[in-house]
Amino acid sequence: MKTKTTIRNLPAEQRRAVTVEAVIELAAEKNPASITTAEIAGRMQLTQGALFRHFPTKDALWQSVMEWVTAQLLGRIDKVIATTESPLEALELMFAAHIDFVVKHPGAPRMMFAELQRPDPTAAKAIAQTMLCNYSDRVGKLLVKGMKEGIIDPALDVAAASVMFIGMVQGLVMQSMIAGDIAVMLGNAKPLFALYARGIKK
Amino acid sequence: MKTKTTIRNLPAEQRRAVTVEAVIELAAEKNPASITTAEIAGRMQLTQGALFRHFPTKDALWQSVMEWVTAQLLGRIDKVIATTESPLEALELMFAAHIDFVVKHPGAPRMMFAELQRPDPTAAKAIAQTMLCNYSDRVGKLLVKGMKEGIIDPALDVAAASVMFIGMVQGLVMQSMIAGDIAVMLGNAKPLFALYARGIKK
DNA sequence: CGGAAGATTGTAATCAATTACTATTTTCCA
DNA sequence: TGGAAAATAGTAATTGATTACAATCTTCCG
Repeated sequence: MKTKTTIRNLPAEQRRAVTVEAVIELAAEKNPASITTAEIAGRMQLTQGALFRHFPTKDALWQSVMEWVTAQLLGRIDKVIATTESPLEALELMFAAHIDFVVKHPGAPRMMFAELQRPDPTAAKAIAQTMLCNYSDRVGKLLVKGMKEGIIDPALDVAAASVMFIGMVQGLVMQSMIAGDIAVMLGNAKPLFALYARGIKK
Repeated sequence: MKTKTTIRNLPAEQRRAVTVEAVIELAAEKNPASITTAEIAGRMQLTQGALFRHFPTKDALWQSVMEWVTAQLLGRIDKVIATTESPLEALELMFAAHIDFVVKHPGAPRMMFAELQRPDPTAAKAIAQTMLCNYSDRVGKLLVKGMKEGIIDPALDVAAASVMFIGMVQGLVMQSMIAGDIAVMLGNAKPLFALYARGIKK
């Protein structure tokens, strides 16, 4: 298998993938809503006009970005869920996988948040909403499973616990934005989940 | 005392206040980073140019908005803290006050988040950072007080619990954005805090 | 050489900000 | 106390920069 050394004249599919990655990178540095097509092109050593050869509109590009985030995040957590027996352990590994993903791609949650903020019902926004619903669903299912197994408090409010789970990630993201350092998330993830576990355990 | 009925020719200070409110309103409907000066002016029945009579730059306006949010939010929670003996009860009332504020002004947390995302160290961003540090500090002090009183788990990770507290608000905001309905926060606030309390109590 | 990928150049719309000007209040003293 | 003068508030038009997007060349590679 030969690896491409040149970044010019990439096949279309590969170029699209590189473009999505460039957007995620940029989203880590600034407000996603303010990212311009010129900036994206500049980041990947391309002219602005060339971008529109691979994406008909900017929104189509953003749609691809949201699909990438969805595939990445849900892919990671589904792998964890599939290989873990204990629901509580699965939740912890799922949380760790989520944080790991966010640390590796800080732009991803920002894209998510920015997309949800849009007033008009775009395709990209719908993908973001669906993704979070699916995410919340998986958390809820694990909680219910834990309740049936007698590990988790049977009186637990599953909806609240799901919101809390997502809120933990958001809280860490916010903390890292205040600190201006993404890595702080890694240090705070473990005690944060311990606190969560303490709240939901039987 | 006579009340002004006209919205034209307001005194400068009053006009600035109205402008800040208009921005908060707009931020509830769309991504704060995408709010234009023309939109702000349009919302308050004013021409775009007139805005720059009261604010030298757009960033100066955003600075005023962040100061307003700071004064409102910290003002509310400080009042709660000052009039409540029990630290656990204070945390619950503080959480309720925060949610109440966010429900009344959904644009406020969005402005906060958008400002924190900016790459350049603007004055507005600094205000947002300081505000959140102060907020986190107040949560931390209440937690420590509760630990001393023997109400809260002495082994609690205060930093993690502070992140979780802010994360709860963020989680609710995110949930309301997915649902497209701000009011869902009110229904989920109580069970969410109950879950939090369960995690930090002795 | 033929087609896909990229460069170059261009456009209409929109952005924050400034201009020259008018309308409205407020001030203050004869 | 009335009314000219000064200060303040707002308008309409315009600025140069920037935006997403399009049309037309040019290069590369099998």
